[in-house]
Amino acid sequence: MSGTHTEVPSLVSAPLPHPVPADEYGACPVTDVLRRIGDKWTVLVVVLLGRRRHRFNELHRSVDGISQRMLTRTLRTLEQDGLVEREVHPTVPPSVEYGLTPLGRSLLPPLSGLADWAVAHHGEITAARGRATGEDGQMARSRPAQ
Amino acid sequence: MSGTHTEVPSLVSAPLPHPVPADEYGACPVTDVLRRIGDKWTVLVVVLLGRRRHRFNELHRSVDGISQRMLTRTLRTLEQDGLVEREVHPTVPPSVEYGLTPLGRSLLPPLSGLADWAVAHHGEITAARGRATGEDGQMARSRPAQ
DNA sequence: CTGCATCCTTCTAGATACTG
DNA sequence: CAGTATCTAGAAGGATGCAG
Repeated sequence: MSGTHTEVPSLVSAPLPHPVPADEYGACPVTDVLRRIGDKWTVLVVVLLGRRRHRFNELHRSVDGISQRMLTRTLRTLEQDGLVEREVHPTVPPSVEYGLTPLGRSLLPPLSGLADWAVAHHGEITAARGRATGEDGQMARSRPAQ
Repeated sequence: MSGTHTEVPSLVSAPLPHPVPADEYGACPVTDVLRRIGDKWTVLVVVLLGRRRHRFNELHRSVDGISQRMLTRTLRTLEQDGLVEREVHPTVPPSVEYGLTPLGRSLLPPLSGLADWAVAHHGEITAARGRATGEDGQMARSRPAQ
């Protein structure tokens, strides 16, 4: 949608209104959303559901490493936020399908933009991290790690 | 630590390679980055530094609500990740300026995209949240919260 | 199959006090 | 001014067992 980013639309270039009034969790939309998708599994689940609808155990197998508890919690939160919809099939062995709502789907593009950046620059971050954490004479600057 | 994994460009549209191999924190670049900026203050600090360079206490006052400890930790992490640079002026009352590195500045556009989405759709999220948390007859569906 | 309840461990963030 | 050190409360995450 944007070719060259000569002008950044919101929060970065012009948004910040005041000296940031004591930011409560729900107060700042950006912080609120970032903290949601900043957890361990949300993005992964959203991305999977963005490709197609999934059953519960299907997600459980696809992510592999997530516990039932966390998968349930993640889906509950996403459902409560209106990003994911739940469809129950009253079959004999219960079957539940999850999918993204239109709102959830609308998150995909901007999320993709950030994911793109992460993939593109993760090497630089890792390099910088190793430079700071490992050896390097800069440790003498009094930065004994934390 | 070069990516022997077939690193894909855009996680959302075509990326997901395998059934997601047990995702360790540092393993997935996207998860790694998201967890960094998903904390309480990082985005706020990055955005402020994106507008201009700031001194420590200047940031402390601008954010207002952040403790010295958390501001220091946030800046340390950002510095270690190569997103923020620290400049010390050896004056009599010590003065330290913080600013974004080129890498940090490159994060602004994609971050802005997500911030844009958050601002635009926060109302819907809040509405859905209230619908699920509050009253609503749907509670009869056996969703007594947790 | 789906998912809730309980217990437990680790990580995050805040308050407070102290230093160069 | 610009931090560091300590301590603690709470949230996030995981393991396991039981139920519709």
